[in-house]
Amino acid sequence: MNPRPVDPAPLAHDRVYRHLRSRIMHGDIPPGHALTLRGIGAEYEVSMTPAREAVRRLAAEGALSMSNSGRISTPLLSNERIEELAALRALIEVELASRALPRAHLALIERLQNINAKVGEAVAHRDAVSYIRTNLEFHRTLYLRAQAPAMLAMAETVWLQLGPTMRSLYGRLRRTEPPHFHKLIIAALRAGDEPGLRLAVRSDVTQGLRMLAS
Amino acid sequence: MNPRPVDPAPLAHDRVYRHLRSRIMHGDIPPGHALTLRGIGAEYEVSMTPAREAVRRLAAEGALSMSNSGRISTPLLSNERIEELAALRALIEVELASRALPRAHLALIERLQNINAKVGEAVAHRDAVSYIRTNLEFHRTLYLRAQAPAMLAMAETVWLQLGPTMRSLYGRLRRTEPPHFHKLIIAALRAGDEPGLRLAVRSDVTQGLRMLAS
DNA sequence: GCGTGATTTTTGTGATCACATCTGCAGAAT
DNA sequence: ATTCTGCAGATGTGATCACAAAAATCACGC
Repeated sequence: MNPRPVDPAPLAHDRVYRHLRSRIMHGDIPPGHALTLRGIGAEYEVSMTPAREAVRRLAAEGALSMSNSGRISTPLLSNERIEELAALRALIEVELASRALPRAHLALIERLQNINAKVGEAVAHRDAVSYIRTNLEFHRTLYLRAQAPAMLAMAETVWLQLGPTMRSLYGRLRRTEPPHFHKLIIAALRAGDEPGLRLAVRSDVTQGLRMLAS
Repeated sequence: MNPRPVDPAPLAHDRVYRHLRSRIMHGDIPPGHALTLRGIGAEYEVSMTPAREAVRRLAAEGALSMSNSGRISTPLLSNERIEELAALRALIEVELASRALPRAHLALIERLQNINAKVGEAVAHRDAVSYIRTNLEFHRTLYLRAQAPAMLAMAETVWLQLGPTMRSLYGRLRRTEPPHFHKLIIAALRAGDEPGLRLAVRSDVTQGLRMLAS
């Protein structure tokens, strides 16, 4: 029995996929930005084949869109599409939070508060990418307790589709204080208040929509 | 202006993807069934490349699962995973039905009744694949009226993941009468009864779960 | 200056190949 | 009878190439 059985040989297409996925989800790439297979291949020092597989996978998840002729770009979302995705976030994430509530102990709540402090720092520094990253980390940390991997995957797919657009939206953000609804979420978790938790999550998730109306 | 401007050159990988997707969604392939790239390529008379892209795309949607070594098979779902997917169906499809309700006119309701008659025939003939196909057609026809493509795509992704398993579940079906809840859905649409519609859709979508308890 | 058409470049698609590794099975050792 | 070993076939991965279509560029004429 080898303690390090073998390097599982990190696959090239998976490495490209994961890195691109992270960049897109966190708003590193603006909406409508064009990509090419050869460009991706050059950036990651691989041939077109793994680049194609990574792109195909991301396109299937809605993280990238392909034109009729196969050209690759991050999606430009219409307001209707954004409203739909926000509604999906509300539906799925409220359910995830509700399922996590009975398993949310003190250690988890403290972790959430620590993460929320980092969210506050990102807001103070006007750092959109850090804000998106820590904000999603806050939500994911809570939802992991729901023990519902299929639902969490669905929620992450929605985050992925909103990634490039979120950066544009949060770029206009003028606030300097950390998100109010996160405090409500933490308070509801402490109190074991399920209706309050559902309302707080729904409000937090859909608040970004109001920036669209402007 | 050419009435048939040009054959959009049907791409091989897309043709393979669509056909496989349809087969999986409708339960044509049993759970745990193994596939190979060369086998798919031979079946569709293409090389491994388009077969790989189609498989990669289906795997990203959860329609296929890949082992650590890259082997391809339809997923074997645990009971917990099935419960999650059924809960997702309930969440998303109740919302879709609710959004479709104000736009559901008489012509749509008649179409639904016609489709439901076909569902009844499939049940009478004990034809699991036809049953799944017409049942999904019933739901999709209703949800198309919601004008919410992102939500519908999510719902279809869940159907896809449940496809192989649904066949096994419905294979044990002993009923001979058409689904009761479909009639409730149609009645609620006629009456403009939103709470009734939501309950009927939720019941229809989660009824299959009870077969798991057995 | 400004279209406008030809040409050049870029880009995705699909086929083919070499390669490493995994799987399955037969045969041998215990 | 069971488990281990080794081998042969099968399988996914990634690189490379040819090709067609799309996009960008350029040159020419008005």
